[in-house]
Amino acid sequence: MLTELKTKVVQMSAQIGLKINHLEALIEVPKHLGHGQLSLPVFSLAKERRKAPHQIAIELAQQFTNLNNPDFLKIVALSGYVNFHFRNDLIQNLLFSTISRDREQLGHGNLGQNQTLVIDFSSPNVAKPMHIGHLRATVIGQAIVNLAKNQNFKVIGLNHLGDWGVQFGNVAWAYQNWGKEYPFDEKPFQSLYQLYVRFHQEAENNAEIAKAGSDTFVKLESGDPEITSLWKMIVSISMTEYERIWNLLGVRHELIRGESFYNNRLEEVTRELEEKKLLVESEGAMVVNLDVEGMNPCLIRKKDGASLYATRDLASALYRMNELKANINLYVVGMEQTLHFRQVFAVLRRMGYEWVDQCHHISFGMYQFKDVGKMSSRKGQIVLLEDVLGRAIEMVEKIITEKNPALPDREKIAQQIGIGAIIFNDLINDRVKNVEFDWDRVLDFNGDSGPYVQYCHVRCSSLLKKYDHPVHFQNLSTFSITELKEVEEVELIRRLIEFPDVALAAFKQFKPHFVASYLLEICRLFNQFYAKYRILGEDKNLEKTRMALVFATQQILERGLKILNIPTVSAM
RNA sequence: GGUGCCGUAGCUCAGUUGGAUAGAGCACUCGCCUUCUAAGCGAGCGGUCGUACGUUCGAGUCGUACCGGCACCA
Repeated sequence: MLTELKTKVVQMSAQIGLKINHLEALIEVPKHLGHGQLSLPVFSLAKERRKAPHQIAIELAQQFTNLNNPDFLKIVALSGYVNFHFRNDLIQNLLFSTISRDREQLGHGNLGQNQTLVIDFSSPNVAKPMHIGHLRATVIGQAIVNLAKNQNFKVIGLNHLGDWGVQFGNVAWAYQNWGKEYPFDEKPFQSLYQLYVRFHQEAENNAEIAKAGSDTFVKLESGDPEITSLWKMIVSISMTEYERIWNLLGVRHELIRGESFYNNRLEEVTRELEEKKLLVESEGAMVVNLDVEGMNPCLIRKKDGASLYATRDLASALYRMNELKANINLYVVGMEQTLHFRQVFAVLRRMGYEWVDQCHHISFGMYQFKDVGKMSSRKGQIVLLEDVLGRAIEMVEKIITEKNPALPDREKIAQQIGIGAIIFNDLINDRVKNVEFDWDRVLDFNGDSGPYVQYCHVRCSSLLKKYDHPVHFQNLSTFSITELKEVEEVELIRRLIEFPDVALAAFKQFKPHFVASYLLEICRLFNQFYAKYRILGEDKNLEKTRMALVFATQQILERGLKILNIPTVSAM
């Protein structure tokens, strides 16, 4: 919607013969409402015109004003800017007519038309429980999926399940030897994880056990039927567990392509590297030299012939680009893997694949703990994702008991709010930063939080429910009768029209927190408006128009929460 | 040792291609529920944007060096 406004300014600039490169990019939204809806800094003209910016702004403002464009209240110069004050009713009608027009498509863009985006996210390692660290890969990934769909991409969410490697030999061996001691019938996944932890404990002081695990993995690699069926069982038990948590978080993948999927493709990748004369021997291993790129060599095959992580990711990139026909290929994986992806991408470039520019590592910072220190899944010292979700939901139930004991559907609502709080808490900050994990903060639902946004949405819905005349997309424009003039209203409207631009920017930079902090601001503005003015029961025309604004706010909050994958709540 | 990321209020963080007076939340002090849901609203308190130089009409934002934290590689 901002685009429409900018276009008007660009057109007028043409009328007065103003020529500036990338004019549209230069036009900005001022921080203070008092400076209008749009403004044009003129500093860049100062040199060629040999005049003070202030003087230039005054002259331009006069020229713009002389056009007598009825869309503007005034166009004024202020400290080197030309500030464009649009008429309030114009902005207001732009908002309402856009919402009526776009309806469920509100905020959509068309960047991804006829394009496929493949995204690898939330890919846990089998036999290990998901911990708080997986939360990031999961919720950031799903938010980017939603942002991409919002841009009309065909999205393929990929589960690059960690279902191959020595650890399977370990767990399989542990199962064969100690499996009977654990309650696999009642608690299959917990039992599996306990085996995993026990194996590492015992192997630490017993080289024979470690050796037995590796040997079992060799059997698996050579297709031993007994071990293979054990492996299948381990994977299946784990997937059942993960799916439960993904369901809680509202996450789903389109495809599962675990590490094992690429086993029979590794040979081919290695051959291709050989043919392109990229493979070099180094201390018995085969590597691709990356001196030119300023990195250590990328290991393709170890001394013992075992393939590596990098080889698998080369195969997987080829699969995603060639077979899944990806136009954009994303990896939502922690920051600690940055070097690995830089190496893989560098090798792909060496192989001559220019599409490597369409591959991006969407990295994110890690959780840090004050007291626990570093998590270790081998030792069983972890903050389980499930505990975090569980404690959040519990906390919400407690709050409901205090504040709204009569609330119907409390269990369902407690879950929606608790989950929403956890997701929002993760998405609110720039993903590149580390996050300090603090129970008090995670479970604080006041102020900037998921529940704050959900609550605001509930307020809107509740008003709409109480109102005598149902507001719909179809009749929205007929509700906008009077001009909303209060500062709170004008400011809210001005921010609401930015929604499509925010969603677009968030997609382009793969940064969901743009949307999250935008929603907070919308809520803050709405709550200010709500606290200061009576909405229902004002004179009929004003009431009607304000209800249209309530509807607009509700719709944008709904769309925004949907992008973040946070449930909307019916009451709270 | 090398590379990458981060450093903004007491704490946690926004600050989108460099722009006008650097913004929120938490914590603390004080006000507002017989009136559309107080998980809310208002007021106060709180800053040499890690340090120094540089580029620019203009730097929290860009560059270089250094300091501190985290991570990865050997």
